Amino acid sequence: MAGRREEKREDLKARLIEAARNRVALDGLANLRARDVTQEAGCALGGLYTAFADLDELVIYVNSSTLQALEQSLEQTAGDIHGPVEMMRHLARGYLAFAVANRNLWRALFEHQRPTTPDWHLDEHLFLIGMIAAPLKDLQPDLGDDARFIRARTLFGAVHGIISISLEGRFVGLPLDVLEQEVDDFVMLIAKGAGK
Amino acid sequence: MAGRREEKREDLKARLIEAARNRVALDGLANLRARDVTQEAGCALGGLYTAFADLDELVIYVNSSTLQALEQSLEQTAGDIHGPVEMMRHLARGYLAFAVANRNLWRALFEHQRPTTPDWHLDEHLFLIGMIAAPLKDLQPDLGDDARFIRARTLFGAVHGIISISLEGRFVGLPLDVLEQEVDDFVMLIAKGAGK
DNA sequence: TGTACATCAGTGAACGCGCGTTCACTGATGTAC
DNA sequence: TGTACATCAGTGAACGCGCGTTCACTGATGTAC
Repeated sequence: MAGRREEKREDLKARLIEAARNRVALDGLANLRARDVTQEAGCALGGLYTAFADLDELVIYVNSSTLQALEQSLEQTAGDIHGPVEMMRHLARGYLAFAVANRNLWRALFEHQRPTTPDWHLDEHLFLIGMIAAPLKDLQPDLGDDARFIRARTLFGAVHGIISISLEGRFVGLPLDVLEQEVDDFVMLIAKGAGK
Repeated sequence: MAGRREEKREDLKARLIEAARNRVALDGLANLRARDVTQEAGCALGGLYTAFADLDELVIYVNSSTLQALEQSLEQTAGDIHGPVEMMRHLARGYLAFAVANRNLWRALFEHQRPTTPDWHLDEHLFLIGMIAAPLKDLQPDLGDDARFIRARTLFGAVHGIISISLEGRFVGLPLDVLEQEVDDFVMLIAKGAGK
């Protein structure tokens, strides 16, 4: 039974990530405390620093798991979507639904900006852009690969901006169904315009 | 000479706001320290608390001045713009230019979210929406007032999102001229689509 | 205008505390024979 | 399989410090006569 140590180590890491994820989901990233996390994970305060370099590194793993959950959520329901315009709508709706259902975790993705984000985590963001670039290929076949990815990023920024300005409570908050309608109209406008 | 005291008080307030604005512009809101502000304003540490309730209140005044600067900047150059589509482009370009030129102050507008923001400051945000709603009236005359303001807010969110995702360095950063082009294309797409 | 007293804005040393991180210790896991 | 020793993950009390806020004091401004 080689690796009893490693086994425990991985278990501790997993428990810490899970506990941190829980804390962030409930209280928000700004209220995340090392003491709360370790208590919820069932280890001593110092244990956190045997598993991770510091609290920031732990948060990166939380955000990583959030991105994976988002990706899974978007892909899971994409099966019976036909056509690029419908796919665009699906992605925008799915993104909004995910943000609403996991508000604090979603906020943490954008709230946590350290100079030391490792490349592997930066790369994890790219799947979103890729998912948008795919239907864009049908809508604007004349666009080169680079330009299409830039455009996909622009579109993501636009939808994200619409959603976040509402969910962050800037200006007057919109009721959710109005927000959904706005996002929907917006995507249709884009898709129609882009497809022309 | 009634009000020598009040005069000095207003002077101190102004110096504190100016100093805080300076510090935020140079170092960012997250690095704003009461000690730095009072030193730069030329008063004692405690002086801050005779002029403002706390540091948060001071930041609200900094953000207020930033919004005013943005408003002035957008209106100043709006004189010789003709037509709603051109006005939309003008606003989007102006917003991008302002964000680039005053990055830390612009970030502070969105970074500083306290539960205690007073109404007068929340209202200050509305001018932006109003400036967008005006040309929208020409592009979509069938829209009611409420719907038009909601739409204006959606458009602001979209443009803001495109800009912030680049300036915050999420994903790979775009060169400024590419970003400008993306914003421009985007607004034209919207304006064309909306006008139809 | 001048003098005596009252007020209160401004001072800055001290407070307080939240919280991330460390480190001397210990007990479980691994290794040698 | 069992014993003796070595290692190192995990412990948690203690550290340290950054920094917002307070408060007893003082000197400038205001008021009364």
